[in-house]
Amino acid sequence: MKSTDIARIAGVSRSTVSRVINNYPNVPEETRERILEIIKQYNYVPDASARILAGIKNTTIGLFIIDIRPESNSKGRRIALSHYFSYLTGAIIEDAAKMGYRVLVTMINNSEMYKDVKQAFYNKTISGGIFIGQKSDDPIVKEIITAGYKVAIIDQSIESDKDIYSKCIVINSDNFSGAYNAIQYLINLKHSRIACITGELEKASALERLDGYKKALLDADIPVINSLIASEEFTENGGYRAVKKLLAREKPTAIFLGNDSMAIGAMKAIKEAGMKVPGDISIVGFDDVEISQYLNPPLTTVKMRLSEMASLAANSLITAIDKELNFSANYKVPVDLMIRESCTESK
Amino acid sequence: MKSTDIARIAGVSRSTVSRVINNYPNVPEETRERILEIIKQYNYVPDASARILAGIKNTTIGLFIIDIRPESNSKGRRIALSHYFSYLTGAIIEDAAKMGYRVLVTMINNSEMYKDVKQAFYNKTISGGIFIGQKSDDPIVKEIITAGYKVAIIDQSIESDKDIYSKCIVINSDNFSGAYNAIQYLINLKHSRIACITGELEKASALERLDGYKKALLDADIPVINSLIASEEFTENGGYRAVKKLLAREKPTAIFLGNDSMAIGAMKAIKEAGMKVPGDISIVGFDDVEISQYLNPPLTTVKMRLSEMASLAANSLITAIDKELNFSANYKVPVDLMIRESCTESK
DNA sequence: CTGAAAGCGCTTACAG
DNA sequence: CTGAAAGCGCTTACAG
Repeated sequence: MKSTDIARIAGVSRSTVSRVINNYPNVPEETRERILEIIKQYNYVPDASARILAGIKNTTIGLFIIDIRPESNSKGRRIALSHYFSYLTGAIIEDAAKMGYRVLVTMINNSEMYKDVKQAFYNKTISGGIFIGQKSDDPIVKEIITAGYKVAIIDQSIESDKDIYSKCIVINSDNFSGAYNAIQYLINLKHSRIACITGELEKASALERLDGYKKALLDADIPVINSLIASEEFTENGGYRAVKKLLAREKPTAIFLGNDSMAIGAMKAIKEAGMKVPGDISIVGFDDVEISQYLNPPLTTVKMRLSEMASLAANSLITAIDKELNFSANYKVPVDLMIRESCTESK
Repeated sequence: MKSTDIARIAGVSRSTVSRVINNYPNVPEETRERILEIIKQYNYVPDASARILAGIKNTTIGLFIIDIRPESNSKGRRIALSHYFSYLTGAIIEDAAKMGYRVLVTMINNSEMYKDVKQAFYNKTISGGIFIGQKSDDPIVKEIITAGYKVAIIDQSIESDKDIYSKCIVINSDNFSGAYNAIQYLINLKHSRIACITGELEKASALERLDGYKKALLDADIPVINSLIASEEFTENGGYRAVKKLLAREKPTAIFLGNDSMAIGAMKAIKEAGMKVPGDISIVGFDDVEISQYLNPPLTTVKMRLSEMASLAANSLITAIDKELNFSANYKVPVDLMIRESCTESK
């Protein structure tokens, strides 16, 4: 069933059918209704490719989840999407749908899959894309922006290349303040030997959190001690390994972790070292994943407003596409310290 | 940049350019390499819509996540994708990518969004689709299958309409055995007053688990008592509410919940009633979400092999599309009882 | 208000 | 081995 068929049945030309499909005003109400009736009766839906080729706007965007984890690759084992990725994904799809857009989701698990992302833009499958999980200053992302495609990136410092990042939409959590406030909270609890185990420093967020940590210490006249700082991957195992090593050489009274998964690993390492949370060591995470409230003790953590970030990404990107304007934006979304029971006063 | 441009630069016709792009054998190696070189140099990628319209196979499939929850709707609040959905989604995207397919993900949060799903098939945006989360015998899904489109459904009883479900790919966990084994495990622990709080009975899985529960009791000569059975939505609140009501009228020694979220709600309700898990009441969940191992006590639950189910769905569907055969299949994927610490012998 | 026609960017028989 | 041409199913100036 194609438009010609509908036209024949309705006794009009394809042009007229097309006009009613695209809501042109210049077709008499009676004709419009008759054609609409036939369209419905025959379950006719115009071919998407043909429409796009003929010039109708393509209303699909891409979501690229870059999730290259050494662990998962080495074992070749499938790992669940993190809360961060799955929440953002769901919310982006939802918001896009509200604006009449669909989303093509691509997961990049190894560098070889990167070719898919360029393709989707260049072959016009999508009219814009959102990136999450990439390393800072990802060259492919930069290339796509430079080529003039519409892009929104979550978690990317704009400072590193203002020329490029002023041509797209950038959304970040206020990682600096999140870390700063968390550390200040610990300082108020009289901690001074506060360790910081960051996630991979190639991610903008990890770097910003480290900066917030340092600044909070400095502002409180507490020296920044390098042996209290380490970087590991953003996973439970990463946190476990880092804290294991840390405790072998240092006696922190509190540890600020790169995210909640790492905090869970940290708790395990602390327990194995025969110490208690928060009795011996206080712990602060980042993310506020669902598990956090059920941990023993419930985890104090910094919550990101993922729903807001997703809306910002989807709405700005789609607006830029719809209005055909070269929208550029830089959002910093507040975070919230969720105080639970994993921290206590330092003795 | 289009194929004509490449042709002009290479001094050949569009036909020849097209031939090298589509790997036709009948073009001399030297010409092929020259053209490939130019294509790369100019970053040319053929337009996807044009190719599809011209007859090249469309390599995108749809994934439809049907997630209509009374709770989320009434409050209008965004809820994270469940572990079940997000795991399946990630795995399906991964497997599809391995076979050269992309996936368009659509979330259906209210009945009005249903029109999008038919559209995607009828307008040929996708060449097949996978459904998860739908109620049993979803009329839209049935209509799409009847219209001849390629469909894979996860969690759908085939018994209810063999005519239709023999025309598509159906994948289920072995819910019956999962429930049966869980109840048998409880019976071995000397429980006889075992309650069953199922999820929404419109889902095939909920019904099958209830059947497994009943059969296990009957096989052990334990009467099935209706007041020990209830149905609620597949959420933490659902479990909480159901168990609250249950405990007001009954004294079960064990409760089998529809899934892990419900089990978490159940634990809360039991605690509020001044009882202990497993001391006073043993608990078994279903799913094995990440949280389960961190609960206090760690939850005994039935684990679904989501990775396997996703692969089955993606691979069978894409094979059916690629080979253009009307593949039909019915898979029942085993489940595994994960024994942890939420059950103990009945006194 | 409406139809005939050009055009979107490809692929693929067809003919040579 | 290769090009000219038809065709995929639409949309949209253009002319009336």
